[in-house]
Amino acid sequence: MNQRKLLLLGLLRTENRHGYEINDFIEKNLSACIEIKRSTAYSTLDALCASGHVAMHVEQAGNRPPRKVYSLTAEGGKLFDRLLRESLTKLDGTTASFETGLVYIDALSPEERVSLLSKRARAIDIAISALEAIPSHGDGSGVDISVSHRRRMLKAEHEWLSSHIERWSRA
Amino acid sequence: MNQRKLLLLGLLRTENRHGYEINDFIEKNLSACIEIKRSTAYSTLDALCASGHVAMHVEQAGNRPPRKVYSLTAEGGKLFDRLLRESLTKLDGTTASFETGLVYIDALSPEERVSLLSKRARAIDIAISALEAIPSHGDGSGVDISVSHRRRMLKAEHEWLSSHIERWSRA
DNA sequence: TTTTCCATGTAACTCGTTACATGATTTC
DNA sequence: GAAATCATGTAACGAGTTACATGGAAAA
Repeated sequence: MNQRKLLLLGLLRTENRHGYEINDFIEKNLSACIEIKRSTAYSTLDALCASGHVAMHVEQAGNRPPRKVYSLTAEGGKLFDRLLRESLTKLDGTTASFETGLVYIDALSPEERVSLLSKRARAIDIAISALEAIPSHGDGSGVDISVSHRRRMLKAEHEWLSSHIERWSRA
Repeated sequence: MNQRKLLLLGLLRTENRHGYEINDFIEKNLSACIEIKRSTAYSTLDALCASGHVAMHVEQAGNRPPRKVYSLTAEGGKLFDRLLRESLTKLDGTTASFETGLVYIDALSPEERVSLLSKRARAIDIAISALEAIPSHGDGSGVDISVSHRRRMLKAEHEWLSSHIERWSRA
């Protein structure tokens, strides 16, 4: 829920940045593990500003478009700390769509199950390749750690799929 | 997104049911693997009715409150088929909050990392126990399959956590 | 007789996305 | 001169939750 706030506060922890720059940074450096839409970032920054978690001032370099530069306030730092700890400890209770689908998998013939799950397995292969293609962000960087978690989850799902594909192939 | 619709359509596949009954059934039989709020179910049923995917008629038994009984239409059956295949093949591109948190884990001391991830690991233990406690829904039932997937995912995350807890314990 | 069960909803709100809108400037 | 980049937003919508509201009937 507040994961976009966490993301933005985290980026402002080390440097002050303007909105465009933030979106740019996310796109270029974090898009492998995180997603946020440009307009969501802009309006979340507005919200954080309104709630006093970030401060904003306008800067203008030469005759370029004016930039809204955001910086973390003390309150924002506290919020970051809280959201970080929360995100690391809290299991999000959301059910994956896939698991809802599995509940009804008996509506399909074994052949179609195999076909659909194989398709999913291929999609996972692609996602894993994409993760492996991104360059390391340096020794023990959070991005690398996050990516390693994602990869592990994808691999686990792939294994689960393989075992069930095999099972229904023999049916 | 449409996973609640899938859920509801799926329940109406085999029998006609009224709203309360549906909520009751989910709570008693599916709450281990799926969640939907009562009011969400009611309004989603309304929406499905408005879009012609389910039909509704009112029944009254004795002097009990009137029930709105829903049944799947041909259109609804098609939608179910489509959503089912979609849910089984599509990877949802959503980032877990946890992974957003991991990006910033370097903001914490190794000790605190260990402490927070251990807390998460314990929460996962509890979730796994809860899954293991629920009775089987019968040979190869979708619910059991869904639960097995969830369990596998939880175990994978637990392993990942253990390896990182160990790593930071030595730091 | 009080609590639980049956049975339904609505209104307000949050979070986020999509699509749209603007306008200057630098690069090709 | 056209296209990409810089830089910002708004409005409408979708999905879902929370909290609130109702009212009779059965069970304790």
